[in-house]
Amino acid sequence: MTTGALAGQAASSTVERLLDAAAGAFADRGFHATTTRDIASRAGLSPAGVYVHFDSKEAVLYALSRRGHEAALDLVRGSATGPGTPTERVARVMSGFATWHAEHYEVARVVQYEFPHLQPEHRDEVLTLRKDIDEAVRELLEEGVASGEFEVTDVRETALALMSLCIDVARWYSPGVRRTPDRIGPTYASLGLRLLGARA
Amino acid sequence: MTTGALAGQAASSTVERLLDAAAGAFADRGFHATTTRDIASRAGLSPAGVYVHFDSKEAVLYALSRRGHEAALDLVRGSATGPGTPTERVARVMSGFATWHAEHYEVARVVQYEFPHLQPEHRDEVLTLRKDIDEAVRELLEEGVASGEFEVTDVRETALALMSLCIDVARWYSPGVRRTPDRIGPTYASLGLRLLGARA
DNA sequence: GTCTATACCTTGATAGAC
DNA sequence: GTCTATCAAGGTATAGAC
Repeated sequence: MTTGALAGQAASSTVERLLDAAAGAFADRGFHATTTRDIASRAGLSPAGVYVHFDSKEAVLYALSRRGHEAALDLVRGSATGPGTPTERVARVMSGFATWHAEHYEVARVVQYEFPHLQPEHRDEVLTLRKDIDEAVRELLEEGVASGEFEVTDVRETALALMSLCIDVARWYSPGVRRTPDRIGPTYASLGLRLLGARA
Repeated sequence: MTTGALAGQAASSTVERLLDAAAGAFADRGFHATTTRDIASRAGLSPAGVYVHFDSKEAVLYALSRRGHEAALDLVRGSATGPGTPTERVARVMSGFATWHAEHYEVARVVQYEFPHLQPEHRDEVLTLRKDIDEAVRELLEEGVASGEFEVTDVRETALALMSLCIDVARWYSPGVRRTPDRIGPTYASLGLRLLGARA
């Protein structure tokens, strides 16, 4: 299911199993507390088996983080530039992005919290994806301000606030918590519209 | 200055220096990536020097996390139950809490992100402080709803959203970033009032 | 492509002198 | 209370057989 979160590849090649295993382990205990033995055993391999497919533990993190960011960018961009009024699109962005952080909370945690542990060059690569996400949101807000649907004093601050709401879902969500992914969508769409001074 | 963030003790006893050192190291690289040697050398001690004052690396994390949570609780409770209308008090809570996450972003990161790495008993202890913070905010929102100042459909969800906005500051803030702590306060007060449908 | 075995290093923590 | 020296455990990564 993590696989689905990332791209929708043919499931359970060994690489896919390793990435799923790493997502679970990194989300559970963090990058540095996770051992290559953890990853290997979760994927049903011996400790050495990891190194056939990845050069290092950090290479696993990079692959996972990159895919996660790409999935997030696709999701946000798709909703932000799709059909409908800016109001409708913001609602879709907030609903989809918040829900994604819950449904795929393992990958989402890796994306949000393990980012600082990437090697500098890998961090730079991923950073451009992050900037693309922010930009997609800012552009959508500009549209809504131009059309008169949104009442926003500072687009940059407001875009960050919208993202903060969704991103923080990855911190508090886990299966078994009171809130469910399908209720999170409408809630966060509504919160977003409030921040924009828009009528639902 | 981290010291000031925590309680306002007489500065630079060895324990204080160790906690400051640990805050910097944990915030920079995370609990597990930080070595006891890192902490010791930042505090100007030999590797063994740490163990005169703390039983283990986790004990350092616990002391730091506990103090940080206590400072956060004092801040929120003080603003939430102080003088003024619910609207004024929410503005003060948001301004103060968001600013705290920037000004003391090292301790704040430890509070928000290293919490899962506490031992179970220590996690439970700290969890009660977290619940107290949430409850203080929820009670304030109930007051504002009762007085007719806030227009909120779900107090629980809205309280979480307010906290999410402030907490996420610790993720993106660092010195040198565009936004400054003194501008963050008014911005987040205003965002909070919007979420509550209140007039500034 | 996977395994077993292992090299090499860093880590958390302790012992014992001062 | 701080140091130097050190240990035991566990970490990443590799070698070489199958």
